[in-house]
Amino acid sequence: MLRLNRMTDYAILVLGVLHSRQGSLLSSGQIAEAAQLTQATAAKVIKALVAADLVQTQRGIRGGCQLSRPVSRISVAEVIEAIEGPIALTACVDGAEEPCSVQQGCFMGGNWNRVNTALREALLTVNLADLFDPVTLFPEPASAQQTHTIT
Amino acid sequence: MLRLNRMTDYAILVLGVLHSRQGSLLSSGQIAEAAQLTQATAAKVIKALVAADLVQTQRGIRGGCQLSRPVSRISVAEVIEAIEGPIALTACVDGAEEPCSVQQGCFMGGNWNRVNTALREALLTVNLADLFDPVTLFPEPASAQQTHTIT
DNA sequence: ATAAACAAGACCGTTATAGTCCTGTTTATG
DNA sequence: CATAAACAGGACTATAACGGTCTTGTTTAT
Repeated sequence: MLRLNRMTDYAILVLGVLHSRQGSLLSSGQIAEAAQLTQATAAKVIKALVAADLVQTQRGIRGGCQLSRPVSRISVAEVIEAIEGPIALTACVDGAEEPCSVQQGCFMGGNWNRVNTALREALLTVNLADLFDPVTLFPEPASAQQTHTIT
Repeated sequence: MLRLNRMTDYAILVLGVLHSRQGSLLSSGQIAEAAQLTQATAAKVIKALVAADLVQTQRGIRGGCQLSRPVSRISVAEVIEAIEGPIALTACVDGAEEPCSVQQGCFMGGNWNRVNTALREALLTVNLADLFDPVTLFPEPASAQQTHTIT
């Protein structure tokens, strides 16, 4: 179904949390709570985001994460690639590790590349600020009390 | 990695074969041979293409398949949807079976839909005629003899 | 010295995919 | 009318990918 991994979904959530509490260092536990994930899962996602330099961390007690850049400068494509690796619709696309087995004389003639880059560019033009709905963005819990009545 | 299913890849191959031998009814066995698939796998792919009305079949001895329309009027999106079902990047996209669990007050505010339709439209504009390379399209084997020297 | 936090990777259960097989049904042809 | 070649439509299984957890280590403020 050409669907994103659930992990990528989580990554967007995590970035949304970080965006909504900009300025403060948030621990993976705090992020997990806000995003309704376990700490372990949140940490895994954050790891990938750090590796892709979308998030910066500070170690040690009092450590935590913050966005490397404002969400208006983070594209959906970057998030996808951070979690799932390069966007490559087929195996015979530029940058693919294993080359297409019918390379020579393939009747595609590398046209997949065109489709692929078109897709990638479409995703590059959408940034997270476009994606987040400012109205319902995280409700900034007055206390840490949130109504977790979702079953 | 946001990759197509292998089956979708096969479907493109099969359609390429049918295109290169336009006018004749090809059995699934013939198609399989040309596309270097097993007959069973080719038949499975063809089944889905028939269901999506991209391919028409005739039953009985002397039966076979042919394209329902010229490849210039078949989009990549149609092929993907024929094999993988509707294009839906996330679970909370229009037409998704199971609605997003945080529906009310989700900070996405349904913006995924915009991304999704943009993507879908990009894929709708690419038709198979664009994708196939006319030069190296299937080499029309003079006899059924083909050089299968690919390891 | 300690505890809170990130870092990095190993590990396993679940799910989805790919591929095969089996049992029909249709239909030219001898 | 019997037969064989073809499609129709599932059921089934092995493999691979994914999601999620756990463990062990490193950093650093107090």
